Amino acid sequence: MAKQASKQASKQVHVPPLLDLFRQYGYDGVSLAKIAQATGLGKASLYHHFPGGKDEMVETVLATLDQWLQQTALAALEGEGDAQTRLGRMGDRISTAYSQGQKPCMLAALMLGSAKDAFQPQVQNLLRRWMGAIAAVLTADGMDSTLAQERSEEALVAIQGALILARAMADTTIFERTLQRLPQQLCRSSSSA
Amino acid sequence: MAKQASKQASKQVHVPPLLDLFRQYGYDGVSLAKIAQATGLGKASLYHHFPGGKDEMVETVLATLDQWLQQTALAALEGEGDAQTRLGRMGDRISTAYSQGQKPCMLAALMLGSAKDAFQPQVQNLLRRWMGAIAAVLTADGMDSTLAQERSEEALVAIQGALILARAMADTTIFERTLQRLPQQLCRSSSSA
DNA sequence: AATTTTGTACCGAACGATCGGTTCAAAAAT
DNA sequence: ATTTTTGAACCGATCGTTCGGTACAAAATT
Repeated sequence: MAKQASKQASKQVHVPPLLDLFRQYGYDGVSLAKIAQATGLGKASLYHHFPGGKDEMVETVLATLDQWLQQTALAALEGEGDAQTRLGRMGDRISTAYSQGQKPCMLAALMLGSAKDAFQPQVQNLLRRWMGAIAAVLTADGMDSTLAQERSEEALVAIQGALILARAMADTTIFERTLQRLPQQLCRSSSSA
Repeated sequence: MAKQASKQASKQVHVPPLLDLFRQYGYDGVSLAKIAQATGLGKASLYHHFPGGKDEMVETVLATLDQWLQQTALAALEGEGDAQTRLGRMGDRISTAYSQGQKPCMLAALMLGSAKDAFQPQVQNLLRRWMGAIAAVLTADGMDSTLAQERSEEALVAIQGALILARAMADTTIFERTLQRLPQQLCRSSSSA
């Protein structure tokens, strides 16, 4: 009884170092030797916890990321306040999760290299739910549904782009500025062409 | 005389397949075997053209990208028309270079994995000049210098983010929408908080 | 004009190292 | 005593790289 539970728990224990590796090095850049060193486990122990090898490790991290999205990022969208304040709360959670822009997004990292096809469905699902939740906040604020969807795309574009640029320029203020700008940007009134 | 010239030329011949590989697979994801297959050369022949190995190949591609930025993207900013039309022209060049968002940006790909530290200076220099040119167009249009710099950051954030999201969602319209929105977004009048 | 030299392009084979993955018996924990 | 966990050796494959050598055309020499 407690065995399976401990096995599941022990998997969760090793998720943070795995997340750190995959988001910074991508799928192809992470070797089992690096994983063993980062987790402090031998390779055999890794295959005890993750019989599916590297792929199962990524899947586990993706599942944890899915939980984080639901319980942390999207949870910030529910509560009192108008759309801008809700989106601002989400921005705070995001800034924390990405260490003020110092750490890359694992979803983006996974879409490069040989892992792309394998994990694209999970990544798509995660991003889609994220965008859906943002669009829901905007429509609840009275925005047109189609426009809200487009704005939610804008939101993730800004977040992902800010992560890329902040890392490349080694300037976290780019990320912070983008997040701070985001609520106003999303809630602005549309100016027709 | 013509020997050195031909050697330089032969390097340029192999740049397109190299660019395609590095931008889609990243540094760690590209093996010499893949490069040999893509270029049609043997692995040993690759070391004849690029004695410095994989690193020199990346450096060569980066130099070509630098030329593209200068002669294609930034060249579109010079010419007649106001800031919005100039930025629109640049957007067209960008869309073509990235195959309407189907192909990733090599600069972003290089900032992941073990290659990050090695090529970050070149990437930073390239992005900085790009942002500087955009900011110059905006200031020439009468925008405040500080605001123009911030807007140029917005521009590259949007481009990079759109590339990431379009690839992850397998939806090139995200990229096209972002590019189309960009000129107005950059030239908008600032609304104070 | 014929021959030799030079330099470039190219490749097969192999190097040591590391890759992801497996096996298994000892050790640790229950 | 039984189960869980692990270290270490090992697998075939692939990694980036290098070496020895061939083919060929232009340049230099005779």
